[in-house]
Amino acid sequence: MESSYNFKTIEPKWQKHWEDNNFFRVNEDPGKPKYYDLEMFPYPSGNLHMGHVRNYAIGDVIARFKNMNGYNVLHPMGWDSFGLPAENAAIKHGHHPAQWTYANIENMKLQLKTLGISYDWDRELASCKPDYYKFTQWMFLKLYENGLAYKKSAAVNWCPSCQTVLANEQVVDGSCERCETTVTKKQLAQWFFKITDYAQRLLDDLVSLPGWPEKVKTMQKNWIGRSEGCQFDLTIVGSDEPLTVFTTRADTVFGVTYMVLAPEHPLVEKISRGTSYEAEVREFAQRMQFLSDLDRTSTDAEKEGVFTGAYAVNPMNGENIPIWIANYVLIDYGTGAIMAVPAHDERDFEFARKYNLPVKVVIQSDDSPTDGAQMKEAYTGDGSMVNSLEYSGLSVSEGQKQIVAFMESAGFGKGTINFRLRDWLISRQRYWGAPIPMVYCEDCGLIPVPEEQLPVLLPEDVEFKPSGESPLNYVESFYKTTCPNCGKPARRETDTMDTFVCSSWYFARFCDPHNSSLPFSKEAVDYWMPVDQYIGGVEHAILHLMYARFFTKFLNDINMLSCNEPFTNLLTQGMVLKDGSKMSKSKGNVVSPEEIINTYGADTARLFILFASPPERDLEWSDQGVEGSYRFLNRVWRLVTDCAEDIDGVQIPELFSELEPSARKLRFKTHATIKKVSDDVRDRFNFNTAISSIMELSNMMYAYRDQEEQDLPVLKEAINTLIILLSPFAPHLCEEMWHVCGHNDSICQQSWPQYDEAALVQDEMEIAIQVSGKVRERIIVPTGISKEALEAMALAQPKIQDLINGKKIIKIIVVPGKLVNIVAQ
RNA sequence: GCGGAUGUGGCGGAAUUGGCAGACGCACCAGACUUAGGAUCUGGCGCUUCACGGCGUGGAGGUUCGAGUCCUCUCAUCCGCACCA
Repeated sequence: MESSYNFKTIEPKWQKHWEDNNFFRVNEDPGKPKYYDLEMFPYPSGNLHMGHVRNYAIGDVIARFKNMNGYNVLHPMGWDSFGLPAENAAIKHGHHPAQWTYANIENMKLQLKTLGISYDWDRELASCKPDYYKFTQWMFLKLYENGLAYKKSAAVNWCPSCQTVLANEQVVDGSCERCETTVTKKQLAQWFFKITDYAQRLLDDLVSLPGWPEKVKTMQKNWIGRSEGCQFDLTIVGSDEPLTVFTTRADTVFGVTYMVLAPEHPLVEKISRGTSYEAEVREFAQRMQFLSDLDRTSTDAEKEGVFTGAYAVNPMNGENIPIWIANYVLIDYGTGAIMAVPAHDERDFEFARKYNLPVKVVIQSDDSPTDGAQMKEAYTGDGSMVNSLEYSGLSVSEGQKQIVAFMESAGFGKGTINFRLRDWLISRQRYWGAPIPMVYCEDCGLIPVPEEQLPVLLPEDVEFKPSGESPLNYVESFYKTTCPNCGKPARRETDTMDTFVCSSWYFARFCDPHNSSLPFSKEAVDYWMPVDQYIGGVEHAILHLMYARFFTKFLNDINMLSCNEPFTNLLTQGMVLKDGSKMSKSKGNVVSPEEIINTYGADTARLFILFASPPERDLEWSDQGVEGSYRFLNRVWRLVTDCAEDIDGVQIPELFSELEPSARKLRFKTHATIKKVSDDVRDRFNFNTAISSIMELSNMMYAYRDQEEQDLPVLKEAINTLIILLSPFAPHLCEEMWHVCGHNDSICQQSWPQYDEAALVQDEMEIAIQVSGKVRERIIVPTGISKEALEAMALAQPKIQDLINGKKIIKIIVVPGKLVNIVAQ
């Protein structure tokens, strides 16, 4: 491989040069348009994987491109460094989470630097450092102050083997991700953020995000799950407590044949007490309580329930209806109770058939069944109301309106909107997270830690329990404190925050990362925010992206920043696959970035990953494809080094005079490539096609080099262009070539080239001639040729003559610049 | 079950507005250079046919002078959600 360029010396050389000269350090500059380019900050697991490389390579092309286009580009990097793996490592191997985490950061940072990404390392942050989590705690306090953080008892995921609660995302298929024990439910007092207060805004503002993938917006929309309906009260026979239900089908209220309460519903015990059903009801409710969410709510779990012995009265017609409890009604949606209309709801239908409950048809259309007893499935379509007293004959939507209006005027119901979105459970019984800044005082109750006392430091000298229980519960010096209010001894909250809290505001911190009195200054965030381009995996489509939007709206409400949405444009990159599936240790198909960089260099790794597939699509790793990218870079290297001497000192004129046809062709290609690469990178992020057009340019330059005589200014222009256009993708090699060609300044500081319209003017072009839609001939014509002349030329072609001879020409379509289609019969 | 995406040579992928399908790369084949090549360079490369030609973008229809692109139906794969009343 003697004709290969030496990436092993080139790459570190320029990385050092860029760093020494602070090329990527930025400050607010009102004189330039800003561009905030951000990749999702990684969890410091210890090693970079290909997914990271892809993520950062994409971000870096955008950063370098925008930079060369005159933008003031903020491109920072940091670490999402709190979280379970550090603690698991501590339990298993005895390393302290802090030590483990910082060592990982150190290692990953080194790996990242070998990729040559244009980060402003001055703004590096780590969410596990006190100077950062101080402000995560500050965020908590502000939310608390504004009534958006509260503590309540909730049934949470509990791993009986690890003796701890788990976040929803740590429950994989109903089991603990760590020990694979089936997760159960446990009632615990937990901290929540009231994200539901923002449900409507989170939904509404999705339409103001045209730069987001439709898929992500749809997922968020479904997750928020807004549904319009009404809530109304029913009386319970023999009780004075009302039973409140939520329904979206008020029009079917005359079809109610039974009621269902969630097993956890507070009325269950009261209404069944003293009846012959009491024991059975209690037994059922208890059994449901300990079932995991998965067992409780999956669609293939069979519906089951028991009768409570009590009856409710349908307020619309006075009918008595039996009250059941069943697994398919959830306590935390709506009111935890439903009116069941088996004729017009699939779930109710299934349940009614199982327990032989009556099915009463109240909606009918032309082809819908009329007899409840004969129905095979619920009819959920549109139609008009029947068996509904004076409402009979109304349409579904009109019926809903009138019935809700009646309920409101009669005072037992009202129109309501329900969201599927639940409040965000943020407390974790874990050590390696930001401590929740609250204190429990016997006299004063729950008291927030005053702002000036932040941060509440995580104690370092702790002992990790093999059970996984938080060591904070055993650190007296931590939990023993005094009440900030009255000064008496008090107990500190030992729960820490979900790591998603840390990542909900880091993008704002990057704007002002060294601020020690505030999370960030308003001036700094208002200059940089919102993030112009955010890049990351689609796995964060809901959680992180929704939480970050929530925080941004909250920070806007308390006047900390002026934008309403954090991320203007979102690019969700595809996965990196090997042999058709995601790289994983268990499958043994992992390709390590370190190895690739060692063998081929960072430029090759970057180029391959960008060339193999457009960014949003999954990418199939190919070792041979990597070879190909390496080969291409070497081809460019040889071309440039071979030409360097010839073009040394050659002047590129402002205006080119008449050129030889071959020189003219090359110049055309040079400028066509500028246009193509600029469009592909700026408008579409289609780096694969941008790179392929650069390859075409270099191929043509090779051909041009074979000629005996060359127009050196044209060649030099092509070489310069080639290097600059390639530089966002393969920055080290291009920097080297730039200097080999005699330049002393950095390639990063070059202006992006503009194409010359004049060079793109061609005097002739190829036109396809079709006969009845099939291409039969191609001709070269002058560019400005008239439609008529083009048509005549097409008809005059001997081959065309032969084909249309003896046929009737029905019509001729002439598309200037493209083709002529002669329709003949 | 619901929602979304994707389907193009041996492979990764191009075709941006309905206008020459297969750019670019990989693999493969042939040749050149060479002591040698798993380096480099040149050429070939959808299927089929000796050829003229015919066929071809998951499948079946349709609209159109013209469809990978638009419409209807259908199949397959992947992803997300999954009793939300």
